[in-house]
Amino acid sequence: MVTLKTVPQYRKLYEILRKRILDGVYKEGDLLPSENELCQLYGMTRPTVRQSLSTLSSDGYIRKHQGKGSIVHNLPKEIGILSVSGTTSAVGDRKLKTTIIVKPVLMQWPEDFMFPLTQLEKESGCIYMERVRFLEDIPIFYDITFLANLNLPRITSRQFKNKSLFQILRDYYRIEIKSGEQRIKAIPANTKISRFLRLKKDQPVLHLERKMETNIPDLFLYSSIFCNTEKYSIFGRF
Amino acid sequence: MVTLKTVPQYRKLYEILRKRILDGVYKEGDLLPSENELCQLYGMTRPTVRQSLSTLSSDGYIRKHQGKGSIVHNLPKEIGILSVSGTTSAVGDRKLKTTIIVKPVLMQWPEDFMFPLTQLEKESGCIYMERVRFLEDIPIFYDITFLANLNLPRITSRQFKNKSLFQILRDYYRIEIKSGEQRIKAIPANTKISRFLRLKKDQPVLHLERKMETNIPDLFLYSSIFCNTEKYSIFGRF
DNA sequence: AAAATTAACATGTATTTACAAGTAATAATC
DNA sequence: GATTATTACTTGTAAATACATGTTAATTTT
Repeated sequence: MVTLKTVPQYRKLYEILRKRILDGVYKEGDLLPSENELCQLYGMTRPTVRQSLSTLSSDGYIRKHQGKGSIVHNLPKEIGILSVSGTTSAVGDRKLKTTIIVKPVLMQWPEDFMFPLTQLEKESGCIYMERVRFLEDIPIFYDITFLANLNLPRITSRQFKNKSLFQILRDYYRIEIKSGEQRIKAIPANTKISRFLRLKKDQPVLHLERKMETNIPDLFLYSSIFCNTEKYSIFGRF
Repeated sequence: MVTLKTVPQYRKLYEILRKRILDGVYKEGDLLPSENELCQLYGMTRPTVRQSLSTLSSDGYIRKHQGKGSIVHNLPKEIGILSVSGTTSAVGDRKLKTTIIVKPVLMQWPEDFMFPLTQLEKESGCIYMERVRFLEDIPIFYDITFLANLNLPRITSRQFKNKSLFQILRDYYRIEIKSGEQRIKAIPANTKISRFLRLKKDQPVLHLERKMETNIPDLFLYSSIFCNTEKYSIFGRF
């Protein structure tokens, strides 16, 4: 059952180059080895190398200039808390500490859910949890997460404290987030939100409603996130 | 000097399919013709067709499923006001009416500008303008735009009323927005913002600080956008 | 010495070919 | 009739090749 999928070559090169950029081996402004050099170095052909570079480019790590080369851009690192950065890495849990407010529980989907649900999702119920995430001891995110209860044994008894939700889904259930969509609003903090994010009531907070698609058909991860953007802001690319 | 660049084939197919999706020829949930069928239909090879589909996919118009096909997703349409949708279409100016608050003027860059500036940009000064954009007679966006004054003759005397800024840049100066980055925050409306967006003071508004890259080296378009998200929200994909 | 040309090298676009792997409908078997 | 195997079709990955086009630096010419 464990499929042990082989990682494609272009993905490997993507990961290698991405790591080098994040580690500072290639610094901002540096020119990456040319496509032909990468071909030689890693024993691939140009189309394969180009696929890696194309993904790095759309994820914002490099810029390509015809006739010149690929230049390291390296923006997502510090603020990529919510940028999800394409299909690759999950939400950055670098220095992010997590506190569980409501441990995962099985329940019915709320009425008037923020996204339309399929019949299958409605029937299977949902797993619900609430967390607050801190960056340098400041509460930044108040997350409410919904997940259809589709073949996820024992998920309500897992330890979510250290490992991130994304990590648990990946490690125990082989679920990967592939892409997603979100709506963004500015709203005044209500009593509950202000308590968790340590803000005054009616202080503006960012509200994100997200739907994430996984590699499992019909399995979506929904979350409603309230962000304290007083000190940090959300970063994105387009 | 006018280069009259040939549009690549994969771009043509992208535009054709995108239009069909937006026009409802291919409806949500429909299966697109298979890659091989598209090859035959448009006289291209599979890699070329795949390049079109890959862009459509990352722009959120379709979903690809191995063994199955490409399924129309079609989300960006109604809310794509700020989603810019890849490198293709600019900010949707469909039903969006624009009012000029400050006509384009030449001035010095503000101190403590929201993004770091190059020496070249600083020296050349900036073109500044303010606009308010309405959706169904509700003010939604209060835009402050900055643009380096690099070889843009007579831009301060152009009519920005009907044509969008993006359109003018494209039509008269052949400048295309290629990509960008943004920071998002929730802030309380100050007096000025509340007046333009017809909100109460201290009402939460979305604040976006954007830097957009163009096809002209060293030419960036900056904007600070305040959004009224009481009725509409900002939509995005990742 | 300055300007124009050229050559080398970078990425961009496109074709052709091949096989791997997932999906779904059909055919064969029990 | 229900299950299993086959088959045909889908997208995914990858190679080898060719030419177009933008960039830069060296070379040649003026």
